[in-house]
Amino acid sequence: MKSPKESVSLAVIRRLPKYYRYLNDLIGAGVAKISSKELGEAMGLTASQIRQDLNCFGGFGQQGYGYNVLYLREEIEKIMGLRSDLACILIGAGHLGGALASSRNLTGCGFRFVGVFDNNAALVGTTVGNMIVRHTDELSEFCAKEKPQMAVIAVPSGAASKLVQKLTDLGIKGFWNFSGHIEGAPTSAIIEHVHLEDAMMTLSYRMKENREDE
Amino acid sequence: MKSPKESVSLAVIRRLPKYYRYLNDLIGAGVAKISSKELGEAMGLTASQIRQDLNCFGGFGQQGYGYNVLYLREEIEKIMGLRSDLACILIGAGHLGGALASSRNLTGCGFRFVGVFDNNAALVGTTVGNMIVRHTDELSEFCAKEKPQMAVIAVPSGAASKLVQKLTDLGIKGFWNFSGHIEGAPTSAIIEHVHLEDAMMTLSYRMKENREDE
DNA sequence: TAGATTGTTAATCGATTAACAATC
DNA sequence: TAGATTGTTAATCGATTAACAATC
Repeated sequence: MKSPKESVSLAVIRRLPKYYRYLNDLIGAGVAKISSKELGEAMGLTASQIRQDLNCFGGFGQQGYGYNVLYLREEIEKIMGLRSDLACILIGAGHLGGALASSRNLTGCGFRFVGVFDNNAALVGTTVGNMIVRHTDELSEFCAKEKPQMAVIAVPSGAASKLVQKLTDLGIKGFWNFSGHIEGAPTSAIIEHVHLEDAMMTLSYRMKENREDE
Repeated sequence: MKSPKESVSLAVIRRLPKYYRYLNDLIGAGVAKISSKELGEAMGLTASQIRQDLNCFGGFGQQGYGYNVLYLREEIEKIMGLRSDLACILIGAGHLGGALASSRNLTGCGFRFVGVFDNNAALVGTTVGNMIVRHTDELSEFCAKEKPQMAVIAVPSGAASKLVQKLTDLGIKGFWNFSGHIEGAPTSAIIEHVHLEDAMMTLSYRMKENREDE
């Protein structure tokens, strides 16, 4: 096994979760080994790309045999840090925040929710995903004590930029942001943006294109 | 203005919503014109890329002047079909479905919700985003009458593949899928996948990488 | 007209694919 | 050993960036 590459491109990183999900399916189906060729056919990728991708992190296969599914999944799990169990807080207990806090699919993604906050007094005290909603005024105290490392931002878009600044000051390093553009984010902040509207606009485009093709 | 390109790469398409959002911000700020250089600096892209992207669809600028913000937004709106107002149904009235149905940010993305469906009798009859939840048994009848063209899939992952097959048969062409991998999707189906877990795993990786850099 | 900035062609860069020697 | 399939290097392809003539 060779040492991992200096810097791995984002294109490769974003394929790792897909490999991981696929390997989980294979394990569920009782498959013990798979070749890059088979995996490629199943996932719609070339065998070559799969081997290139994996070899960014090390040699996980065996010549003449292929890849051990269980072992490969475990390695990808380690690479992505899915066992980290980082403490994460959720800001915004609205519909979307509630959906994220209640989602079972997010367990095993490297974090666990330790608190929910909202600045709407009407929501404070209600239950969201097994947690009692706290007022955002309690954030400083809570972070000093619990030291969460990640935050999910699910607030109306106007409030997001200031919030990320504040949370960075409170020691939070990673953000999963559903609230649009973040203005003047600290360079140390690691932000994963999800723009739901963008996906829908893209779909709108593709449907329009499709109509015109006919 | 030249005629649009034969086929535009997905990389370009996925930047269109970002341009659109940025132009909206500019309009909000009362900006009337902008050069590719200024826009690039603000968005973190090169001026060259912006000009290349826009010229896939036509020449919207003016030499020596730049781009008229209002006009450019309008053109991008047309390109993406954001005024289409396609009838869309939502399948799955759980937390996530509810959040999507209630979201105000999705108006102006080229569609409007016309119905919500769930196979859980306990949810049928409840209100989600101003709509009364119907039972999935009513889908055939509803689609025959209302002829929706799009569906949002927000059901537990096991149920998604069959559902897409069924909805395609009922005339639905575009899918916004939150329910993981779709097995054996009809080739005619246009599917926009959103894997929330993937984003979180990517964040997990980036945070791990960051810790190791120190 | 002179200056600015586009539209577009050419050059560069990075990512994907192909090829093949290494080896289980 | 022979067959299979990896790890890795080389070739190709596509996307981004640079350059510049066209033109407002």
